[in-house]
Amino acid sequence: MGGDLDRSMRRPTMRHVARLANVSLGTVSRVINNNPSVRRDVRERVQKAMEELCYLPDAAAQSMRSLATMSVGCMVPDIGNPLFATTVSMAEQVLHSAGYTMILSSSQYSSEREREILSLFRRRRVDGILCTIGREDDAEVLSILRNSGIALVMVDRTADLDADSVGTDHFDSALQATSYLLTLGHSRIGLITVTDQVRTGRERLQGFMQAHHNAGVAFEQRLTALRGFSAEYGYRTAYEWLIGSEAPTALLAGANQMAGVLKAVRALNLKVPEDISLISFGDTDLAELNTPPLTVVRWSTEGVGRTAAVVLLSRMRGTAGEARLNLISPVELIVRRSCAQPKP
Amino acid sequence: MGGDLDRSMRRPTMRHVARLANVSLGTVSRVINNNPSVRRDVRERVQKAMEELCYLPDAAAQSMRSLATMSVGCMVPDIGNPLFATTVSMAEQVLHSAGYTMILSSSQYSSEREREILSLFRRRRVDGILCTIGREDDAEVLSILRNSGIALVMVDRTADLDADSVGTDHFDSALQATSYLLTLGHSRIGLITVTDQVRTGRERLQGFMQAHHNAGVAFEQRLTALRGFSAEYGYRTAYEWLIGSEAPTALLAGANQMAGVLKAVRALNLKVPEDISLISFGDTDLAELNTPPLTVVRWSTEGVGRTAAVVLLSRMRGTAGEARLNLISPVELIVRRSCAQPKP
DNA sequence: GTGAAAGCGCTAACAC
DNA sequence: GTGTTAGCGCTTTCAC
Repeated sequence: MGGDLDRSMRRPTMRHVARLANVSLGTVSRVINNNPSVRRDVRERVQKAMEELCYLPDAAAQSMRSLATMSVGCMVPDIGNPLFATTVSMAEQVLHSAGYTMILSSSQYSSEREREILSLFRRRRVDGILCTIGREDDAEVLSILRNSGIALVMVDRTADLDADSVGTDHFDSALQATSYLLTLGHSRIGLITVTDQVRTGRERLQGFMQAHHNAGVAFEQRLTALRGFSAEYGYRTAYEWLIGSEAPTALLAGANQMAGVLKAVRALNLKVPEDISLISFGDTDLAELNTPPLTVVRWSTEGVGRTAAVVLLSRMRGTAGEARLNLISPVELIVRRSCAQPKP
Repeated sequence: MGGDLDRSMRRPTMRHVARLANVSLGTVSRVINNNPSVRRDVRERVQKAMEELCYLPDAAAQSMRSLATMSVGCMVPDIGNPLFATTVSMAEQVLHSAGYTMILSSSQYSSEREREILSLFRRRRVDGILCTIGREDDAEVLSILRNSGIALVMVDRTADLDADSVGTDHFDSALQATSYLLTLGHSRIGLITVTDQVRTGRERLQGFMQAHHNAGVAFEQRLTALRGFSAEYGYRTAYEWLIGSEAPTALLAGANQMAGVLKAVRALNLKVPEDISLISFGDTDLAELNTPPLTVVRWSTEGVGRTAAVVLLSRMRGTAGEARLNLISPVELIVRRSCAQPKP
């Protein structure tokens, strides 16, 4: 049995299974696809043959006929970043449970790589795409996304295209954090976050401005830094501000940048919260275990990943309805001990 | 041009390109595959047609004939864990540059999911597999790995199979850290790390024991905890030990578990390093920015990922030679301020 | 240097 | 219920 198989150095195919079980190709196919119109004894014979040969259907051949690859592409700027990693992780779990395979690629914040990755997704004929792009105004990337004809869910981004999106309420996040600091009496607050070419940065800036407006405090343009996503950027910015005159008395920063901010604060031997108040966007072990524990704005990155996957699934299955979904997770200010009134 | 394309609601195929460029299928194929035996003007005509139609070759159809999918499967216990995330991230970059696509799946430390994922990889006919398994003695998983016939690189694991492996010198890691504590005068040192069903845990335990042996100090079995990978486990274990009698005066823990250990230390209001000395396996922002900064054993997770990908590439290309590679990254003890002599 | 044709492993439409 | 057959989009002989 399976004699010619050994010689051909190839994996077993439906043909081998059919021969061994003494049925036709069609019947094997029906068994594979759980078509009910197969007699029970025949089905069992086929299944036995499949096991005996360790047969597994070839995904490429299947998708070639069925026009569905059961795969989704996932593109993020950097999978090494814990925020993206947890989101992707949850999305992958949900998709995997639904039978989908995830193809993952990091763009490293490069527009060229984004285009490359998206064309790869097209070549692979993925059934859906989950993506967080580096810049929301990247015409070329948006155009590819628009014309791909593939189900698409934007994660934590909004752009000028007809796609679902799942994200976080960064506006409220900055609004709450800033208002809290303003209430404490701060009037020189610095904001360090990602570029305003993505929603995350833009909304944080808007929330920041709105809070100032609400409190009737003029915000200082020079104390907004929206040009970098790295800890290094957080360090440089905080350091410069803090050694300058008219230094801020409080700092808001993304979780990533906050690691750098903390280093700068240490380097300058400043005390938190006596000399400087700190709030992080995004909760981390670092924030929770810092001395003192950092006040943060928290949301569920897991929830975002899970929701994004669920939305994509319903879109791929065509059960999502006409209207685009635009889901925003709420955020919560967790007051710990990194904020105090500014020194008089 | 491409008139019938619009109507057929399908992506353009080689056939459309051939028709538009007035050549045969074979010629289009040769252009796609950079076969030099195509006249320059013809090649250019074909390329123009491809652009005009936004043609991209179908990966499934290609791999069906060529028997190479240009994809690699990557299986890790948890992509949400920063240690795995950075490794995977680097590997993905290297593989992507070489033209390979990465299929990613987290097993969540479940043997069943591992089997499922591996069979998925087989169905997808991946050209190579990069994996970190949950237990090195999992007969079923090992058997699948052995019989897959797919190029395989084990990451930070060794098992009874004929595969390349890339990892870290966890033995030396524990040896150095433990010896350092012993030298400071500690004699009740606790070790909290992953299970000894994987190399990481086993080698750390061995290094721990070896250091005790070298110093002529008896190590205490009860102060070794190798049953959990979570911060929660670190917390529970540390808490119990520290409130008990004959509490350890120093603790070694994996980066993951260390977050929990720190919480336990805080909860009990213990001072580091006066009341308890701490060393983490693996450097993190948390360790570096802790008060006081933690002494750690450091290695390059990026390096491991990069190397694993490079080894896999050479294996897939058949340029790796007969002998199995077994690459071990060195580690380095970074002394900061979390260790002191035990109280008399 | 280029075209024609066979077939990779599978599904689905159609016979019986 | 089951078998037969025609492709899915591509690569690769083999002619010319």
